[in-house]
Amino acid sequence: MTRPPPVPALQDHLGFWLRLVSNHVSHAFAARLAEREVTVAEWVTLRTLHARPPLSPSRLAAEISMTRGAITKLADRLIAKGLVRREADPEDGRAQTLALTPAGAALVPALAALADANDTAFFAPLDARERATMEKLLRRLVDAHGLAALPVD
Amino acid sequence: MTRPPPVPALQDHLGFWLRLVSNHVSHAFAARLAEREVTVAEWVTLRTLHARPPLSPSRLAAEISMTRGAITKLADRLIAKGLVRREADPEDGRAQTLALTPAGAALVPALAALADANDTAFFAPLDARERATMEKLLRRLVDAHGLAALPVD
DNA sequence: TATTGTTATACTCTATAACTATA
DNA sequence: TATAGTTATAGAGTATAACAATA
Repeated sequence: MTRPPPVPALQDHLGFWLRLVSNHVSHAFAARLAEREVTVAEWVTLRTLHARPPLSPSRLAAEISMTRGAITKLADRLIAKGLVRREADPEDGRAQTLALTPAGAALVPALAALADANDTAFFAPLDARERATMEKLLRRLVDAHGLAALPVD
Repeated sequence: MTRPPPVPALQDHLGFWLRLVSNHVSHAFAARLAEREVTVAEWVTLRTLHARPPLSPSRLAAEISMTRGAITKLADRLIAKGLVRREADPEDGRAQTLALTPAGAALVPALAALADANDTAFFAPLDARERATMEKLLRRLVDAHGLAALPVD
């Protein structure tokens, strides 16, 4: 007598737990950002533009792994909020540059504090060594799969 | 002389790495599911309905952490694909029940195999002990924050 | 009155492609 | 002809609220 192989449950996959936890961290962070009327994607954009020379939409799109079309819409929203400005590139008539306004630059440290608070609160159930282990394992996966390493440059 | 405190980078938060990796696993899985014309949310729904008595939309919504409105739309799509059927509950004139059709039930093991393959491939850079560590840490966060523990019942 | 489910609206994010203007 | 950026369209997911039918 053989039994049919059982169908694995959702919980049998590490990806399931990763997604469950990740969605919750991001959602909790989104809720904090919402009080400042900023989305997570907007925060990533603002932080990426912070303390750097003006960036072209194309380069920004590549750095934060979004399409150019998405960047245009996102930039439109941030410009409407007075946090970002868009200017023509004097050297290339096709090109534009994006940069933070003074209001945008002033907002970034406050949003960063929210990110700190969210991260600290969420990962508090893990001790420092466990958090380091998790980061090490996640970074290994990032390296192994060549995931968007994000700027730094 | 004091310097202003540096603004933490995106990469300084564990939540950033979690989100980067989670998005990639889910995206890779979504690409596999797309060949069967199924989304991740649809897979979760199908797996949750598999080998169980018919479920009300409300209960399904609670189990997979979606709103009732979202379940209605999702069920409409699955019904249009012939994978799910919706029937009136004979005991409560307001209630409906959702269940897999034979085609839906037949599809689940194939999709589960895709989930297995995706998980195995993505987490291959970690050895068994490391994968167990990651799951342990993620489950700790799930327990500590009381995240939707999903069905099992 | 409360609950079940559906419907409607709106917004974010994603993806693709058409389009313009420059190069 | 290729590139930069914008615009348009569409789909998925989310959230909220209004609504009809039933309890």
